[in-house]
Amino acid sequence: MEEKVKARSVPFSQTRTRHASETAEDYVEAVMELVEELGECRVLDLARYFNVSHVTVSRIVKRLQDEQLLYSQPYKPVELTAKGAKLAKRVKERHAIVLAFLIELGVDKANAEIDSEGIEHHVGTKTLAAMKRFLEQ
Amino acid sequence: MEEKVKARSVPFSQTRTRHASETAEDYVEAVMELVEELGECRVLDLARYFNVSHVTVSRIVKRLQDEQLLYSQPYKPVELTAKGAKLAKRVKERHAIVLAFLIELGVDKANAEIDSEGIEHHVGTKTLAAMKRFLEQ
DNA sequence: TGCGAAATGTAGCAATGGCTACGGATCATG
DNA sequence: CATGATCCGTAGCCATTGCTACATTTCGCA
Repeated sequence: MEEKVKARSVPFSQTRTRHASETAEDYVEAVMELVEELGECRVLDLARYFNVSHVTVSRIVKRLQDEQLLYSQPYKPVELTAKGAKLAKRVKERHAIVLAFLIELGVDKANAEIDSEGIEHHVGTKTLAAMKRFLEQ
Repeated sequence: MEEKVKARSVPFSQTRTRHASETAEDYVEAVMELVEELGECRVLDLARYFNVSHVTVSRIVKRLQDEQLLYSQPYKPVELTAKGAKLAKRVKERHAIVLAFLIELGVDKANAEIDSEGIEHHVGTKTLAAMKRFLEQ
């Protein structure tokens, strides 16, 4: 036998790396939403939003600041950089489409909201396009 | 104001915990597939499958053994426990439905395979039922 | 103005999932 | 049956995401 086990199609892009990207997407999306809702976004707002401690938020904000997605100064609100805002916009649009898609598919709103949070990160360009087509028809 | 920030609907079931469960699902599913394909499932088969080192696999197998999903002895193949097999069967069925659903939706096979790997973990009972209905009609 | 409450930051721990390096076990094959 | 290749385990490192406990900064209100 040549190859005993076929590696997955194009698989598992290093779980840890992938999770870090999902966190980034969740955070920029949350910051954009919270700014819209509250006028500004504090560390504690994010902590309540994600149901985690402010310590966890603060560390992640620091990391995303290194990645130039967020900007903040000590004891100041968290803001999106241009790069962060661009990502957030894309993520929010994708999220909205996935949510609308699930509802159109017949999932009740509550469950559609829960599942769309998890699903959105894994919806590629092609799948997103297919969902859009479904919504338009 | 009473509550400044509404926590998410039923949100974010602690990211770390959630990720650990996804890993468990991925591993029991992989073990079942590899046993079907190869007759047995070795640590290195899993390592190739997930594109990670055997060390990572070995540690995760140990954890899943503690959770009574897998069983193995040193230098022996990895096997599913009854509990693990039950979970694997559920996961495989769900995966198959999600994959078929995406293809039916018009996503090409390659992309459907990639996205279904990520999406499957976030498809709840209601969403799964909706996908089944879509496939049947 | 100044004090206490609320918001943030920092220190340090645990669990999970990556890795390399190294050593021990198993197994084919000469 | 011995030995080299392959498989697997262990040690020990790092990053990410949780936490509690404690320190510090801000800010509103008396």
